[in-house]
Amino acid sequence: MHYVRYRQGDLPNALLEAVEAAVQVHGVSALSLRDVTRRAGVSHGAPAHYFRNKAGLLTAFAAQGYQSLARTVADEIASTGGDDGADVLAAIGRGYVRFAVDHPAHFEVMFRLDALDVDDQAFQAASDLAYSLLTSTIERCRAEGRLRDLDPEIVSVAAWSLVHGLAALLISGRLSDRIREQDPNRLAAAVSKLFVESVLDAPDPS
Amino acid sequence: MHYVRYRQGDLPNALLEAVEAAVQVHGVSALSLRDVTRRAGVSHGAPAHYFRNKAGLLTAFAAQGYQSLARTVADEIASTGGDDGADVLAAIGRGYVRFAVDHPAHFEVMFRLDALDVDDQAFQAASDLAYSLLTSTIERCRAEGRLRDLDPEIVSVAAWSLVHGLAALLISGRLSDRIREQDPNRLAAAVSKLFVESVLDAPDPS
DNA sequence: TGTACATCAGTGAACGCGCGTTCACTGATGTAC
DNA sequence: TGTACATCAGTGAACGCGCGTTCACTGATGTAC
Repeated sequence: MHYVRYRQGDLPNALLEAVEAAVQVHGVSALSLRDVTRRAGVSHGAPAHYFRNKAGLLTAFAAQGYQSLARTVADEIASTGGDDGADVLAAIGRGYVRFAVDHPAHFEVMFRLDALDVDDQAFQAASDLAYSLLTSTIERCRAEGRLRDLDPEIVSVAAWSLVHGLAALLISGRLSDRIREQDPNRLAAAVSKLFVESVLDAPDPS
Repeated sequence: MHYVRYRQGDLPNALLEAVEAAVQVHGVSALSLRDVTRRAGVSHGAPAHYFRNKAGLLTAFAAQGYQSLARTVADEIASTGGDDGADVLAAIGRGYVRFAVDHPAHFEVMFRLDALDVDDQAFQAASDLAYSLLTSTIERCRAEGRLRDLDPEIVSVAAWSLVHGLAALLISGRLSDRIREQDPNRLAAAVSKLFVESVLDAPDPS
């Protein structure tokens, strides 16, 4: 057999890219290790060197997704310039949705827990890191007394639910046509703003 | 071979129940037609009589889920007694989450679009019916002038995103331990209330 | 009531297939001296 | 510079398996007369 695509270098990354392509074409349900290796242009035994098995490959893909999510959110926060808790919270929402829309394959696999090695350390570390951004920001808002008289735990769950649900619905294509015509990032910004404004008080002018 | 469980009667329903059991044990990713028939106690060729193939069986299962969702939401609305738009909206949120928590297997399959016959008429009808409850209620709130100066489309998407995200996160078990200890229905009620109160004005006293 | 026939639900054998995993191997690259 | 050896990445054949689908069939149930 004559392998074309992969010549040398970073096979792990080539395989992860092939996973993304395969998921985008056939969906996660139909993903097979052999299809991935065909796309990467290597023999189907090759992944075993780096990822123990199929679950290992998918878990690495999901962990990569969490790292990318954290980066996207951090970028979005950085681009707000300011340091206001409400702005940061809204930026997190926008970043979360932007990531999901830009990397739907990653986003889907990240939540297919029944196909992953959920005990994998790198996976857990990556997902914990990504979520700590959200919870620590809400905690900060609470500490600054901006949280009205709301239970911060409820606010935190609601915030995560909101952006996670929006991301999942956008990806699944189940929203109405009129919604789907809009720029998803604008939609995410509007929804995030709506949430933040209804949950936070204006900053203490001290 | 000696089949124990299914003796006579409603095989389609027996198969759908077996799908639920199989998903709860092994997850959707590992679902096989043969496992389902083993659980139902029939030969593995039997499903073909009623559901053309594996996708057909899963699609019927998902459609059943949408019908059940609509019923749960309707029950929750009925139990509020009143007819206030805000109460109805909050009831929809609670019903959505209650359904997902009570029927996690259905909820998961309902959104595995890559494993379903999305063109199936019964499936589309069932899902359209379920969602029309939400959109029509928000439209009603808008018509009654309760929607502040918000874009009703945004509110609608945000409402759906919120409850969908909460349901998905509850099922996935990725929420913090402290959250998971709580009664999910109380959590859903709190989150729904938070949303409705921040989005709707008090009713016009006319 | 009895007989003949049609319909239908479900069986189970057979099929071909692609899968994930294992493993002895090859050949290239790096290291020691 | 040259030789011997170790390490490593990736190959490809082989394995056994469970899968989804098809289909001729059986035997029970219902219907017509």
